[in-house]
Amino acid sequence: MTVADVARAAGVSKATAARVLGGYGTVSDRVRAAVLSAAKALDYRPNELARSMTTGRSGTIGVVVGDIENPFFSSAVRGIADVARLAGFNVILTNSGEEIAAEKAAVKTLVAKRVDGLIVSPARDSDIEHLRDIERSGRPLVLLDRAVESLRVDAVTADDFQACEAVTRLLIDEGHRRIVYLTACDTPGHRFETLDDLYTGSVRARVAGFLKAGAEAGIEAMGGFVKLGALGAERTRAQARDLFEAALPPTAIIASDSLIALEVFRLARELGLQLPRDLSLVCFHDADWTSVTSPPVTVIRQPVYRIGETAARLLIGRLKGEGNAPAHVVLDTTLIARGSVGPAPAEGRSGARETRLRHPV
Amino acid sequence: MTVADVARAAGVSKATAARVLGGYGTVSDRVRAAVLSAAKALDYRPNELARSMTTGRSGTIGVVVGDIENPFFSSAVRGIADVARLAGFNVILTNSGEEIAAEKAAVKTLVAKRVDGLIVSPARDSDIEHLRDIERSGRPLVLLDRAVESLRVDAVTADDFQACEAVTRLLIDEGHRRIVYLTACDTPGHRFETLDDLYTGSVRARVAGFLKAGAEAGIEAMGGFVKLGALGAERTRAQARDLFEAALPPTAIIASDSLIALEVFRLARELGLQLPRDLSLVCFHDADWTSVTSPPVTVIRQPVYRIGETAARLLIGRLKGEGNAPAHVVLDTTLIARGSVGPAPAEGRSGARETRLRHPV
DNA sequence: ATGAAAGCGCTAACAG
DNA sequence: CTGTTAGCGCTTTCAT
Repeated sequence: MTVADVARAAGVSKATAARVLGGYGTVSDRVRAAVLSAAKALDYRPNELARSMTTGRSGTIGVVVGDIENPFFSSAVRGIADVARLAGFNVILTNSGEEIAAEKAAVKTLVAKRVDGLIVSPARDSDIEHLRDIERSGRPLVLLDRAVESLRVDAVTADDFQACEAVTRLLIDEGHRRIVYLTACDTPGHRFETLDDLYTGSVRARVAGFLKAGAEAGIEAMGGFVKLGALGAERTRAQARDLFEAALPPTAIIASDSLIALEVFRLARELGLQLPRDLSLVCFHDADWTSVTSPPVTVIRQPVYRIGETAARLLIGRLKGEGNAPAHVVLDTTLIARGSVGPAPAEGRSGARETRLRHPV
Repeated sequence: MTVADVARAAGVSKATAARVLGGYGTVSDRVRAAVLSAAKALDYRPNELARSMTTGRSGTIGVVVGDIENPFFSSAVRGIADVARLAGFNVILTNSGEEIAAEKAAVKTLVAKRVDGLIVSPARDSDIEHLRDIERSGRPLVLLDRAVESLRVDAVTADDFQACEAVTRLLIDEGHRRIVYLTACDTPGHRFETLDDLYTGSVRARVAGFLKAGAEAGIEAMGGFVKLGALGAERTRAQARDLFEAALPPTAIIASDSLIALEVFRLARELGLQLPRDLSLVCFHDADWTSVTSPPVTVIRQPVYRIGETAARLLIGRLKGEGNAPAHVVLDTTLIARGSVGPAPAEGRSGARETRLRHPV
C-alpha cells in the first residue's frame, strides 16, 4: 500500500495524501480525516526508505563499538540507545571485534546506508582514513571513549590520564614497586616501547598517567611494566600466568578493563594467591561482579552510561544544526576502594610465594 | 557522486556504469576498468537506500531484545551479529527495555525501514499483534529465547522446562522444601496464580518444570514460591529482602537471570547469610562472574551465543528462500555445579538464623 | 488548501 | 555486451 493507493481511496491527490501521512505542509481537517481513515482501512505502512531517499535523512545513527559483549560497551550503547530513542532516532549497531578491517567495512556500509551520523570507538587511531571519509561525507562523527587528536571531531571520554595516574600513585604509596598495567592493546612487537605504539587513545592516556606517577616516584623502567595483548580470555590468562610465574612477579596489577580483571582474579585464585596480601588488583570499569567477590575489587568507576548518553547528545545536537567547534568532553572518574588493594608484601617473602605457586590449591 | 556522474566521466551509459558498480549483469573488462577508475577518481559511494528501494532488499536484519545490558542478550546479540556479518547482513539493534510499547514501536520502525527480517525476544506473549503484522508484511520473523505457541514462526530457545525441573529436583533431593523461583516477569496482581499469568515463554516453561518437580515430590503450594517482579536491581533487592525476612524464609532460590542472582548474592552476603549453609542459590545463565565468587555460583548454562547464532541462521535461511515449516529449535542446557548449592539447613536452626538476620555483618 | 509534475539514485526489463 | 526507458515510494517546488 503506497501513498498513491491511499490517495486514490480517499479521493485526493497523491501530494495531499503524502502531506497527511508524512505530517508536513497544511491540510484541512476534513481531508486529513479522510486520508487517515483510508490509510487505516488499507493498512498503509510508510516506506522509510523512500522517505529517506528524498529527504536525505534516515533518522538513524550508526554505532561501531569494539565488542558488544564487553559490559563497558553494553552500558555505553544503552546510553546511546536511550538518548536516540527519546530524540526519535534509530540505532544501527555494529561490532568491530576491535579489528580495523571490520571497523572500516562497518563504517563504509553505514555511510552507504545514509545514517545521519556516526558514533565510533576507533580500534586504532593510527588508521583513520575511513573516519576522515565520514567527515568528507558531511556526516557528523562522535568518538566514543577514545579520542583521536588528529581528528577535529567531538569525542567523549573518561579522564583516563588522571584516573590512572592517581591509582598508580595510590599503589606506590602502599609500597608497591612492581606494578603492571595490563591491557588488550598490542603492538607489532608485543612489547611496550613508547607511548606512540599504543594505538587506542584511552589506553595511551592511562599509560601516560601510569608512567608519570612512576617517574615522580623515581621508579625506573616503569615502561617495562606495561603489558600488552590481553585480548580475549585465553590470551589474558596466558599473560597473567607469565606475570605470576616471573622471577619477580608484580605485587599489583591494574587491569585495563573488567574482562581482564576477571581473568586475573580467576587465575590468582587458582594459584592460591590471596588478595590483597599477595597481589593488589585494580580494575578500570565498575563491572557489576567486582562488588561481590571476596575481596571485592577496587575499581575506577567510569561514567560509562553517561559517556554513551553524552556522545549521542552531542551527535544529535549536530544533527539539529548546532555548529559549535568540536569538543572533547572529559568525564570524571571515581576510585571505588573495595578491598583488593593493600600494602605491598615485604620483599623476602618471595620464597614462600614461590612455594605457593608451585602447589596451587 | 551518483551512477550518472560516473557514467558520464567514463563515457558510458548509466546502465553500464550501474552494472559495474552494482556488480550485476555483464560488462567487458575494458569498460569495467574505465568505470571503476572513474568511480575512484570521483570518490563515488553507492547509495544503499536507493538500491534497497528498487530491489526491495535492504541487507539488514532488525533485532529487538529486552535489555542490551543484560549479558544474556549481549551474548545472543553477538551471536546474531557474527552470523549476520558473515552472511553479508547488517543488524539494526533496538532495546525494548522489556516494555511492550517500546517493542511495538521498534517493530514498526524496523518494518518501515524495510529490514529483510526480524529477530525478536517478545516482552509478553499475550500481546503479539505487532508480531503478526510482521508476518503479514511478508518478512520472516524468528523468536529469540521466548517461544510463542500461537505464532507459527521459527523460535530458538533453551530447554527451559527440562532445565528447571532438573534443578528443582536437585534441590529437593538436597532436602530443600522452601524453594523460591525468582523472576523479573510480573502479573497485574504481582503474585503468581496460574501458568497463564506468566507472559514470557521461557519463564512459563521454567515455572512449569519447577511446579512439576514440586508436585512429584509432594510439596504443596509450590506455586506460592514463585516470586515475581524482580525487574531491575532495586526491585530485585526489595523482593529478596522480603524473602529473607519472611517468617519462613526460603532455603533455596533459583534466580531467573544473572542480574537477579547477583542482587540475591549481594544481599545474602550483606545479611551475613553463608552460602550454601544458610541458602542455596542457582542461577539461570552462566554469567562470567558466577565462577569467581566465594562460593562460586551453581548455574544452568544456556548456550546463549548459539541461541543467537541459530536464530540468525534460521532467519537468513528463510531470506535465502528456504521454505521449511516453522521450527522451534530447543537447545540443551548444562547444569554447572559450583558450590552455592548444599543440603537444606535442618529446621530448628531458624532461631539462630533469625538472630543473624537482625545483626547483619 | 490542494493538485500536477519532477526527481532522489538506483535497478530492471527490453531492445539492439 | 551495451544503451534506453521505466519506474520504486516518497517529498517538494510550483501553480492554482
